[in-house]
Amino acid sequence: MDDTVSIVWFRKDLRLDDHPAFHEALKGSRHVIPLYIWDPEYEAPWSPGTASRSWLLQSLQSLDQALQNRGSKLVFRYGKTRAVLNDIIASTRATSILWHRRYEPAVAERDRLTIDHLMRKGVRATVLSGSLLREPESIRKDNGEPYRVFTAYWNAHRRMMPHRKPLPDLPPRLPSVHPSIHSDAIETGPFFLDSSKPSNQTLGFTPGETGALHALRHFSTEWVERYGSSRDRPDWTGTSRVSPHLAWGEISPARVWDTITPAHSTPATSNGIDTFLKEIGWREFAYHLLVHFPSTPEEPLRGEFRHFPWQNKPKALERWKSGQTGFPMVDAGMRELYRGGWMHNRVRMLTASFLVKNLGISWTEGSRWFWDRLFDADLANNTLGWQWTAGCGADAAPFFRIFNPVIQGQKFDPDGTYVRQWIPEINTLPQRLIHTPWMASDGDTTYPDRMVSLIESRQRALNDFRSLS
DNA sequence: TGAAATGTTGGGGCG
DNA sequence: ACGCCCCAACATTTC
Repeated sequence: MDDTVSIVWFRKDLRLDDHPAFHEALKGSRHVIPLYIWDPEYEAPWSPGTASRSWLLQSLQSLDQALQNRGSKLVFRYGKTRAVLNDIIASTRATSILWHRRYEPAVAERDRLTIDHLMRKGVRATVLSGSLLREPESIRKDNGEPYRVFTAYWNAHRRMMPHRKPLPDLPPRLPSVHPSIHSDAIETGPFFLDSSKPSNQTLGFTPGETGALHALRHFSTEWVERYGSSRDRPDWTGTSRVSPHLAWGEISPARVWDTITPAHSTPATSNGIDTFLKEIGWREFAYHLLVHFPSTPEEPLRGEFRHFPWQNKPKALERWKSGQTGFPMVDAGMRELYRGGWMHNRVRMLTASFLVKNLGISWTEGSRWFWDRLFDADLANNTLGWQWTAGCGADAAPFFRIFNPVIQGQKFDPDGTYVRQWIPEINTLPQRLIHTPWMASDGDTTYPDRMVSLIESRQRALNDFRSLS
């Protein structure tokens, strides 16, 4: 160990467990500066939305506390990334900076420029993989092309050598950060948010690494074995709810994998395990697609959708966003999202289908709204999900696959527990009418009537689709 | 990770 | 007891 000063640049890896960059920094330096830079422009055009900023503020406070418990601290700065780095390097005489690779096209490009800049200053930049099981480029079809079909991709992924094991937690004592190194207050200006921000308490999320490990532990002991069917029930807590933690890197996919697999290896229970691991696979696949098709956050992957006749209907869009469509399953989901910063996956599919197919509004409007309201906003996953729904992406649902929110409600929220939770206006309706409140005789409710006819809007969607080819 | 339309089958009511 | 019809239940096709 020499006198080297290293900076560990935290981004979407707000944890101390399985943190390759921090481990690497500890190997060769006496001083390690944990740094976070708040610079929304570096993330543009996908700067953190309302929910993301709220989560991030709390996650950074949690990370700072964890570092302080080990004798270090988080140096938090806001400003232009390059200016902040220049300043920190000048004041600490750091000669090395380490971080984990990002895959969002614009961020990846800025990272390349940052590396060049650092090199010219004589600072060594080390970029490691820490947020995925495998690098997106490491999986290819025999002809060298990227995969476009999930099952084929996942089979190839699982045939390969085992992916890397998670690294152990960092040591209990970390190098201290000299008090003269300036840090801005985390809870100041940049994070100002109005009262309409979602609350992590609504659904019981705890931002930060401790909350992440707790959520995963609970899921792996209580739910994962029945995940195959429990994942379809928005009225239960049968899903892992680790998505915000994964999105912010409060837990790594390698740690998730390791926690879920070894303890439950008996054939009788493997169904739920495999189904859950496949969801981790979808996340890997999403990054595979984002890296190889970098324009997909804005443009459909399938070119014939470029001129699809999406409709511009601001008022209808507003009703969808605010959960006032008149269809309980859609509205429950949209209200859960707005207030709780999260939505059950089955309900994501059905609300998305409703926007794109029944309302005929572009999937990009939906992806922008989800981006703003989701604690787990993740460009790769969000893009894949919306293009999947719209039928314009890789391995997408065919356009004629249209969810019926009434049938979905009757199947997956049979008691109406979920819709009652989010829509108090229909709380007193009898069971058999809970997903069809318009069939109730007394109009004694403020709940809106259906904004479209399911039959007619479905027919129009199919017609629009036919005109494509 | 869809739903509607259409086709098929078989049990039971009834003349 | 038989044939006919109805229709629920399930299967297949279509969008």
